Amino acid sequence: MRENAARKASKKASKRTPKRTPKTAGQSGAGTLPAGHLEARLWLRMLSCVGLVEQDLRNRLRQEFDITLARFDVLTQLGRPPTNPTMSELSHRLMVTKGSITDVVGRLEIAGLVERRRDARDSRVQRVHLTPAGQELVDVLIPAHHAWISERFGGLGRDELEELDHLLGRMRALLRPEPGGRSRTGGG
Amino acid sequence: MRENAARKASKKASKRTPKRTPKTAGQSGAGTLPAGHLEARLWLRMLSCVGLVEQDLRNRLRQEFDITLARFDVLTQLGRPPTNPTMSELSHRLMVTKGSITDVVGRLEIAGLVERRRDARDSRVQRVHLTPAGQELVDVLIPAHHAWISERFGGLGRDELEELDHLLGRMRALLRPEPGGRSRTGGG
DNA sequence: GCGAGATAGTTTAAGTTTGAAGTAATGTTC
DNA sequence: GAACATTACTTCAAACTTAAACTATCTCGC
Repeated sequence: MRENAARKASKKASKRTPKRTPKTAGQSGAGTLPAGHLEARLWLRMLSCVGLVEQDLRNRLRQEFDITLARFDVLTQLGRPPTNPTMSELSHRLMVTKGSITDVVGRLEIAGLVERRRDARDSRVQRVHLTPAGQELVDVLIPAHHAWISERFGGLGRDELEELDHLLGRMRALLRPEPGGRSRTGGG
Repeated sequence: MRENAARKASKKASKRTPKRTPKTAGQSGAGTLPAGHLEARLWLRMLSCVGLVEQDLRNRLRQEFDITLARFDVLTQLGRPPTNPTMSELSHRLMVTKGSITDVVGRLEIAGLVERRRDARDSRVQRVHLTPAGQELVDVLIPAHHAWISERFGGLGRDELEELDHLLGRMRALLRPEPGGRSRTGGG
C-alpha cells in the first residue's frame, strides 16, 4: 500500500521530535494517488474522527451530566486559565460566533452555572465567571473528560499519540491566520 | 427543566472524588505530561484544525457558490459512489441525524438540485438523485474543493501528509463502533 | 469637547442540528 | 395471517449556529 512510507516513519517515533526527513518530496506522482487525493482523504478521515468522538462525547454528556456539548465547551473553557474570559475571548477560543456565545452563556446563566459581570475599566466588556455550582460541576467535568478522552484514544500507542499530536500542532500552525488577519466573527 | 436537572446532576456526580491519578512515568517516552494530558491536547488540536478549515470552507462556499456547508456536504456525497443513496445512508455517511438530512435534502429539492424517488422494492426508502442542475454544480464543486484542500494543506510535506493520513486512518478504525453497535441517529 | 472609526456585545432572521415522538411499510414468528 | 418488532423516514420543539444589523462604549486625533 501507499502507507508503506508512513508506517515506516511511525515505527520508531519514540522521540519527542521525530526526525521528519524531507525525503525526495518530488515524488508526488510516483504511481500513487491523483493530485489532491491524499489531502482530501486525510481531511475526510479527520472529519470522521472528530465526528465519532463528538458523538460519543455528546451522548455521554447528556446521559451522565444532562448538558449539551455547547455548554460543556463553555464551562470547560471557564475552568481553565486564563480565568474569567470575556465574551469575545470565549468566541475566539471556541471558534464560534459571538452571537452563539451570547446565547449559550445566557442559558448557562439562567441555569445558575455562570455569571456575567461588567468590566470596571471598560463597560462594554462582559466577563464570565463560574458560580460555585458551576465550579463544582467543572471540577467533575474536566477530569472525567480527560479520563474519557484517554480511554477513547487508548488503542493508539504512546509514540503514535505523540506523532499525531506533533503533526496536528504543525497543521494548526499552518492553518492559523497570520497575525493581523481578519476575524470571522460577526458584528465586529 | 433541563437547567435544573443539570445542577442536580452535578450534585449527584460530586460524590465521586475527582481523583488525580499520580503520574507513572513508565513507558511514556518523555514522561513530562500528566496522565491524559497528551490525549487532551491532541484532541484540542484536532478540533482546532477542523474548526479552522471548516470556517474557511464555509466562507469560500458562501462567497463563490452561495451555498452552505450542510448543502455542500450532501451534494458532494451525492457526487461520489455509491450513487443515489437513501436518506439513512446519507445520515450515516455524514454523521448527522436523519431529521437533519430530511431538512437539508428538502431544501436542496426546493432549490432544484436534487430529487427524491421512492424505491420500487421498498416503498419506505427514498433515494436521492442529483438533477442535471445539481450534477452540473457538483462537477464544479468537487474539483474546486480538492484543489482548495490541497492548497490549504500545502504547508505540510508529502511525508507528513502521508503520516497524518495513516495515523488518522488508524484512529478512525479504533473509534468506529464495532459491528452490531447501536446507531445514534434519531427516530430509528 | 467633538466626531470618525474601532471594539464588545446583543439582537435578529434564517438555517442547521439534535433527540424524541410519530407514521408507514416491511419482516418475523407462530 | 395476525401480532409484534424492525426499519425508513418525517415531524416537532428546543437548542445551537451563522452572518449581518444594531446599540453602546471606547480610542484617537483634533
